[in-house]
Amino acid sequence: MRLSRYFLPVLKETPSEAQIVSHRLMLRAGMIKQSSAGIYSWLPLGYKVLKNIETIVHEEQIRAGHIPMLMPTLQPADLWRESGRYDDYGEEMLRITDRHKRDMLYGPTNEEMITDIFRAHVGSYKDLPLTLYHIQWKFRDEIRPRFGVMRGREFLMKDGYNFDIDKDAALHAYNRHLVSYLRTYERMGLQAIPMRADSGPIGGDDTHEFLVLADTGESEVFYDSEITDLKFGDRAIDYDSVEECRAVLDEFTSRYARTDETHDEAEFAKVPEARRRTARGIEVGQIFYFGTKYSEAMGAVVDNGKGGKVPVHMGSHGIGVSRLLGAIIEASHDDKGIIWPEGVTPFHCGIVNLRQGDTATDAACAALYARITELGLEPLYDDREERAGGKFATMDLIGLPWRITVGPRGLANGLVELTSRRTGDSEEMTPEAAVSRIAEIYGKL
RNA sequence: CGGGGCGUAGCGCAGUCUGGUAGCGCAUCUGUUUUGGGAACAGAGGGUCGUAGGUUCGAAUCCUAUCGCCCCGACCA
Repeated sequence: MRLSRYFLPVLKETPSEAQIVSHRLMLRAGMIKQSSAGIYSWLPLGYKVLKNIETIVHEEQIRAGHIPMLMPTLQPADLWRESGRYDDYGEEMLRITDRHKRDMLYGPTNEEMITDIFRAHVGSYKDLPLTLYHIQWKFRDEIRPRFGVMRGREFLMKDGYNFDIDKDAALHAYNRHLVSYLRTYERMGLQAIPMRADSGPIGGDDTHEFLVLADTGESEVFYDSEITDLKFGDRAIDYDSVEECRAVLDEFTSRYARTDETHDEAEFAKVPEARRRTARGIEVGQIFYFGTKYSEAMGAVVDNGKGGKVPVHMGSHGIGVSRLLGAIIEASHDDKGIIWPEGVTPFHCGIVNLRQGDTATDAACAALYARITELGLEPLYDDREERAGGKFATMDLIGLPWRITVGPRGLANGLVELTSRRTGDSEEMTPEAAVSRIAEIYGKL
């Protein structure tokens, strides 16, 4: 993309409504624009990152054997009356009446709706196990939205639901989700620690929250420092293997790691003192096993193959897709702006033309642009009539992980400069070498 | 919902106390000179002062109502 043709309304000054760094940077980098409290438009740059995150979530869900679909944002109130949650959910649920005076609501989650779909079409144990998920906008009418997309009222969320014949099978689904979530967050350049959590209004017996450590996190967390050394990495895993999934779960949850809701001082005291950590975390996902809570209330039963009918065992699992943008920025920025991990960056690299209009410089930039595009990567080429300082400041602000700087001075020796946004290290090299390095970084060799 | 604050140009703000026909910086547009970390000069455009009533010869300014936004708290992915 040529910056001169793009829509990137960056702000030099910080809008006064933004308090925390991710919100400020998202506004300044022209990623979002507030529409009303806790509701945002996603401008092109923000939309691109949002889609990248969404894509990673989809890929990892599908890899784990989960099936994508899409349910509506508006739901009939009757479904929620059936489960008993219409009253339980309270003021957070946005209630709407249609022209026929039917009670509707803007879904804050989808347990009821998916259970309704399930019971309409699935009747036999032979159809199990089954895990369906979707990525859809949700609405929770927070009393006080804040922190930009980290706690908006409207938010994009992946929510998935597993249906299994018994508790053991459902717990395997639970474990499988935990593994897939570890992979998902790591691909985004995040370390998200699974912590024992509280089930809240979803209800249920077993639940873990995934937290990204950041000073601005809303939850206080307590953990054994050994846990931050764990990496899921590149390991191959058979998602159908109960043992393999279980082993990963054990590995990642055996050390002490809890939010303040479930924190237990006596247990925490058993962790060697030097490894005890108290910090703050941003919740970016949660998994639940809740058994037959919804299936019993709503009659989601299957033939068990022995002449009887049993309610299915269920769990649900969420990833806060839009919230992740804020979490990633909180975890990855400096005083100049955002630093995108390669996995989610809106553009793979920037090309900065220091002398727009200079024949040789323009040609070198155009050639770089073409080569990188041919690799299947997307560069952002700053071809504006702008001074060097302004171009650098924009690139630093929007946080592209790599920048190729092209100017007459270096070009006289046949060289361009490749700069890492994260370390600030620069290296002079030929344009060909720069293209190779970019290709290598993104696994395109 | 309790407490506090703020709505004036795209963004950041002054002006409000003490009423007199709206201003500064950045951004935008034009021109000239510049050009490796947010350039300089000259000029230009842009605001029914959140909205609606009221007081007054006259309201951004005073009064009333209302809408919106932000912060602290309770609540929450």
